[in-house]
Amino acid sequence: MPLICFSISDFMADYSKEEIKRIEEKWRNEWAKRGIYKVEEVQSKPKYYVLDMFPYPSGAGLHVGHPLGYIASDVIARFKRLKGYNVLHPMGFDAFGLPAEQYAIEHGVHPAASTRANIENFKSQLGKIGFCYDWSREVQTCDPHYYKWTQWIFLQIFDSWFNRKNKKAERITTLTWIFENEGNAEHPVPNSKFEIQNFTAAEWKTFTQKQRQEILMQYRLAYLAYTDVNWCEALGTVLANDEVINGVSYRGGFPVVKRQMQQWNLRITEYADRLLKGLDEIDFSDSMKEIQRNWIGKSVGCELDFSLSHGEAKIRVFTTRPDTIFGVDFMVLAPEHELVKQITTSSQAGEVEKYLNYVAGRSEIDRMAEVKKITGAFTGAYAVNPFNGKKIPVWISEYVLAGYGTGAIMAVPCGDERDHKFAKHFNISVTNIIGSHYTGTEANPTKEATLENSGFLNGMVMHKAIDVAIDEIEKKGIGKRQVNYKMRDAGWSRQRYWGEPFPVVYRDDMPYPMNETELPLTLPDTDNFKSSGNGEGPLANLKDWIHFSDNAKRDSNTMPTHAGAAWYFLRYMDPHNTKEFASKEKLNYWNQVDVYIGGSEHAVAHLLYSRLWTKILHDLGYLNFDEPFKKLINQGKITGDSRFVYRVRGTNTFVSYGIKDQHETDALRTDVNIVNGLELDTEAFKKWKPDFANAEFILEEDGKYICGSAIEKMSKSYFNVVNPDDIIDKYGADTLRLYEMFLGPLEASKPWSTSGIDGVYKFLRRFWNLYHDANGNFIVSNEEPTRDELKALHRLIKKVEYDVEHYSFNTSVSEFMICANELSSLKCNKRLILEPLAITLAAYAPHIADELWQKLGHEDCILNATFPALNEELLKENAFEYPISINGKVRAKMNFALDMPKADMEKLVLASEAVQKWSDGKPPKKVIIVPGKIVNIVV
RNA sequence: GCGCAUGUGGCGUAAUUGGUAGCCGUGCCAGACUUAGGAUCUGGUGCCGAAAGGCGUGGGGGUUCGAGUCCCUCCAUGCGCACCA
Repeated sequence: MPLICFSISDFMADYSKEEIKRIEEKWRNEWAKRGIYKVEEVQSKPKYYVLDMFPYPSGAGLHVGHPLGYIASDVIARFKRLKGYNVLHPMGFDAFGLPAEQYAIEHGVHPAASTRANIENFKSQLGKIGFCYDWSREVQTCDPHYYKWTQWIFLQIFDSWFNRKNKKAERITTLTWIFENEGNAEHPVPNSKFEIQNFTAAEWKTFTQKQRQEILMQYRLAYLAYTDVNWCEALGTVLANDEVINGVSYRGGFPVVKRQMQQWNLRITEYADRLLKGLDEIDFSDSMKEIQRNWIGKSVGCELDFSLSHGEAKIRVFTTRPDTIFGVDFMVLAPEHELVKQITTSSQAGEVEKYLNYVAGRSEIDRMAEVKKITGAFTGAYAVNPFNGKKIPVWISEYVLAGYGTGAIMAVPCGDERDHKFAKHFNISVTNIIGSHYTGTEANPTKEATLENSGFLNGMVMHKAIDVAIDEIEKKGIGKRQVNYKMRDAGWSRQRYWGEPFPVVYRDDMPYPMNETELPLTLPDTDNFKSSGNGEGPLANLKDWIHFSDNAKRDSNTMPTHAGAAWYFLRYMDPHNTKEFASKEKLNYWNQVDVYIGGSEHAVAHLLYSRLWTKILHDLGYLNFDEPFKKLINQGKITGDSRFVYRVRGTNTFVSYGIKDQHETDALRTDVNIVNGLELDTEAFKKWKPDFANAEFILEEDGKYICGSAIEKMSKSYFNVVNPDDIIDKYGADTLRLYEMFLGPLEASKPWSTSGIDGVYKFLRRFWNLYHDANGNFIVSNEEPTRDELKALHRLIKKVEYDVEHYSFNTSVSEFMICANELSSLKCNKRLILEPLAITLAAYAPHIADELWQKLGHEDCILNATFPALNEELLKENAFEYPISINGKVRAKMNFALDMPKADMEKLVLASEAVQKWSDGKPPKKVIIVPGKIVNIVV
């Protein structure tokens, strides 16, 4: 008996922790040294563009949830390269943004410095996972070399207008030409509230420079306007609609109020229809498309004017249901509607005043919270139904929104639930135009009813009457067909420091673009990041910078973080170009992103803005495609799996989960990293926090301390964050990569649990052992493989190809395991199997694959090999074991040649013992034989 | 409330065209080896039942020789929108 025992790994090149570390570091260095991830445009090769949503480099670093999508895209990129594609797979950083600025205010660290440090940290973490990014193409949105072009694109948008005739962006010069020659008759002002609505060519020529600029501003795709914005006092900034959730800020949850401010806006509403139509030709998930459609919120109907019984004023409403015109029992204006004061009768003035005060005193949050509450006031005025002359009372109510449609509605209580509730609440009588479809107690929004009490529409089915009604309305000249969108123009100014400055100068209060040669307008340095207090951002404090000349000033706002992200996928194609944002040649070559992987939280903002910028650049002739992302995959969130300990109240004693009910306890979260499965490492717990140094434990009968658990979001404050660095340290990057893919379908959300990772690690060791003997010697033979061995290999090849094309990575991992299990039990160590086998694994576990590839005698990296060709012949079977089912239940199995005639099979099956037994000797009613699948006998 | 997605063993999941439900992994059980070990190997493991057999993919119904898969309906969970006329 030896006195000292060695583990087997001490003697040989086992796939041990030390060996893994050695192999993985070696190959990461080797890849960098050889520069194998650098790609160039090669016209003769087919391209493939695999993109990750670039991260915001937060101070917290990566947790195991972040790499999920990156690993999937890395597998795709490597696989496509092995298949002969020229693959663009870049990475960069969305480096402007609010958190760095908040951090600067709180800790006095310049955003540039903290951002730089965070990026370093991210890159080091990403580097350990073995991604095949071409880092020479890295972009950082806060880099002046990058944001020069963000500013440049902004100026192109500023210099554009949307021609509704051909539904395309065009240069402002085409618009001025039109104005000079024909006035604006053919191209009405998009903003119907602007004081000048119509002008002739002659009038245009009489306008002053400033007037002309003001008019052009109404058309520009990037324009300045006083708009109702979401002002967040606590953050000292304006927020976009998508940054406001239920009346509070998305970040921080601070109250948000409406406020008028002069802001840059993008006229995204002009593109609403194209953004909607574009969804039909791109491959996004249904829910993603649905979210975008919802956000755009297209509704088709008509605008229609109602005269009042007294006075000249007309109330214009928008309705999608003009077919219900004879069911209008009252009208409702938004409280903010401009006609309210004008039409209110003196007898109702008090009541209306009271209601307006009530509305004014309500915050956005109140309104959101009490959606169901019915409130309103009668103005005393009556409108007249243009078709039957009926007098209809005009009310005001919060439930009509000033910002949508015309801010006024015709209320049809028998067909609209809200109108019905309002009518009942205020005792307004309800006209029934849909007969038995209306019960009197509840509105019925059907479009299928046959109309009654409806004049010229009587007897028509409602959905058919819609067009007839609009035609009649247009014929009478009281309204027209109209499309409305929920989506508003995008606010593009932020009262913030850490963003792109607007590349414009103001003269006489009008903005003028800077010359291209003056770009970038760099962000001035400062150490004061607090807002200047008057609704302007920190840049307003820098008086010399703002008032850089006597008669010109700069904009104190910066662009939102969406700006840099709206086009970064284009810059990757030509990241060092100093003359253009990217050369036409390269843009044409790399073209659309073939696969884009990222989180679903960017559904509306980022994805809509990048689609918009792509469409504008396309219209202006810079791109030959107008959708940026051909396919989008949203990886699921990885949630945390928290662990709880139970402290007996008022003591420092902790009781195990199974017996905690015998005590009065408080549940405390503990660090998941000191818990193995559910068992707490009590010594580590004592060291974890000083408070627990003297903790005592009441253990289970088996002497273990068992924790409680809960699935919740992965967050530092829950102590449930798992850092990929720790997993790599313990198991290696290949195991991490495989395990994250093995967890389940990419798009599904799933909790992170480390149990199960051993299975993946064991697989890799078994895989390694196919190439090595029990002593760790490399023992690949040159023998001819058997048919079974070839079959195992080719089944894997087929599966991996299918799975990557279908983004089903978990199933590939399981197939790798099946194949390795099979080859192990066949004791296969043959080069003709193991060489292609290494290539199939290379996309998933690149380090081990390259090591084995080298041991197989190759000088070049495995990524430059060719993915093995599938030989379907090897997978063909000549016989099949048929399940024999009787009345749908499998009762026996019988082996038949696949080419056996059905009649012969039927004879043999019917004669079989099992069939005799189960059919009770009765003759079969029907025999179904599906070759290669099943035999079913009906008795 | 409306829209979209999802529901399969103790757990993560698989089933590509409607054709043997539960592959792969984990966990658990038993065994081997052993320095009693968070190692390795072997076997078992959907549920009920001693077995024969029966039941089984959120519930109910339908189409079909045959349904996890298609249709209807209900329920649960997640996400999105939320007075949008």
